[in-house]
Amino acid sequence: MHLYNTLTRRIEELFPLNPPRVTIYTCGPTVYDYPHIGNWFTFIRYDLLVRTLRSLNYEPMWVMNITDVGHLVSDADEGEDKLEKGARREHKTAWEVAEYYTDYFINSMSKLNMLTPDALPKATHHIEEQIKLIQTLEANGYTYKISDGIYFDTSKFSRYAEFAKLDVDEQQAGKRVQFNPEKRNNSDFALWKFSPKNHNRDMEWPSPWGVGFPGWHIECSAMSMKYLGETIDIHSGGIDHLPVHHTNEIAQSEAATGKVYARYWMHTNHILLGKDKISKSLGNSIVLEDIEAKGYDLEAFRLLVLESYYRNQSIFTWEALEAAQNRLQDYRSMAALRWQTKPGIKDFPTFSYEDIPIELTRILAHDLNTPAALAFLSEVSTQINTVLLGPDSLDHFITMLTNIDKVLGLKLSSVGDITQEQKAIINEREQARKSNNWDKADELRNVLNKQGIGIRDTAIGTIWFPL
RNA sequence: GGCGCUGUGGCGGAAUGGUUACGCAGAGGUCUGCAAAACCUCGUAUGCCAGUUCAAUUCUGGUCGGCGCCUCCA
Repeated sequence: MHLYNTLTRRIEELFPLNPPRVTIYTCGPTVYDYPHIGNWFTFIRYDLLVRTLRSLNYEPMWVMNITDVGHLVSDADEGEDKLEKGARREHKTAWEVAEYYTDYFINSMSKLNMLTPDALPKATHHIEEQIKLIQTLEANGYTYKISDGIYFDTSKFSRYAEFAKLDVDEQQAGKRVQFNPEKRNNSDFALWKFSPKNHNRDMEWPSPWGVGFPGWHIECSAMSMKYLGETIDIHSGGIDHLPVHHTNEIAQSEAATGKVYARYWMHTNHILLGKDKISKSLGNSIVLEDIEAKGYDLEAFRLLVLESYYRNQSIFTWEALEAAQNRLQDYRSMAALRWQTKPGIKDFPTFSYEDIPIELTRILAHDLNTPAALAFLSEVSTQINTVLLGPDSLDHFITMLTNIDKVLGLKLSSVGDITQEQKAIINEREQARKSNNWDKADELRNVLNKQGIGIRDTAIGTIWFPL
């Protein structure tokens, strides 16, 4: 497996610490609102990473956190976090908001046919671990206290700017950022925030420094270490995390343990809507329900994600989703051949069915080149559509579909048979055609089309396919 | 102001120092009762200007444009 490693800025071969195990941490959702399609792009891509590693006979151990506390709206926002803000918006408590959107997220993952991570730890369930980690940092001399919380002194971690190639001094020239004057360095970040004096938060805990809540960054370090160890193989997330969140994670983790935090860093690039980024403030979010409401399948959405390469910025258009839906139908038509083998058809001539998922995985092993994998699958589909399927190949064909599904998650092996009644209609239509009763044949064809079944008349008989 | 990415046909989107994948849409064809589907063929696609090279879309420099991050963000 070769992956682009943000640490070295090049594609490297993956050498896990303890093969065949590969430990993977993904920065997951903040559960304060519905995730938009851009969020899902990222998560589907890591789902594909895990699937690819499994197909390569690795044993990935995948942890994705649920941020349900501490993610600040902004540093200048007097300590309000997204969960508390969501609670105000919905007239609920922060706890209720977190629970609702956590359930929604997990449910949606399943609807998208994503693998379930080995752990989905919540920040609020790991307050103790976070406090301990801050205490270690305190003992190591990396922290200081100001009026609103405990902060990490980034000037004490000399490699701070290396990961993201930041020029910390130049960033001070930026006009948009309002820095807290109490902080020693502008890049310093909160480890523990005190509850505001004038009102009670829904979520707050006692700590050695006073009642409050953890800063956002510390949760990922604490939970990654708890579930995967002090040094993990792959840490992953959206590209926006590179300069701040991941930079801070490295600083606080390595300052605490003295060990390398993560050996490979992966970052997915963003998807744009036309020329705009997706953002709640622009009001252009698209959620899964919008896609379903327009009649598209979530498998088509998954296919759309796979049609672009994860390190490039890509563009979402409804036209592109339409194209993906059509492409999905092509794959499903191929899959439907399993129910209609035709005697006398010779074996698939170019390569064996067993080799196809292997080749697919081989392509993906080069830095998850999903577009190239789909190009290959489309060529395969074309060849199978030309030759069709003989009875002797059926077992191999089904195994192929199952293994393609394991790596791409497109549910091709779930394409079901048509009913006996529908088969009877097809037979009836063939009889009508033989007796030149074209009106009846066309009428029966319409009946099938209305039931979502397309008809293809070939030299060796009628082939149906899902519309 | 700093850091970084990027510019491929009508749309999406890969790859590559030497016929520009793949999907969608479009045109023509084969097949068909018709249609559809399937399959085949096609479109003079690599922002612009230089440089290196036998050869650049690919490497280098410049230029113009787009985008992201440095605020919350996948």
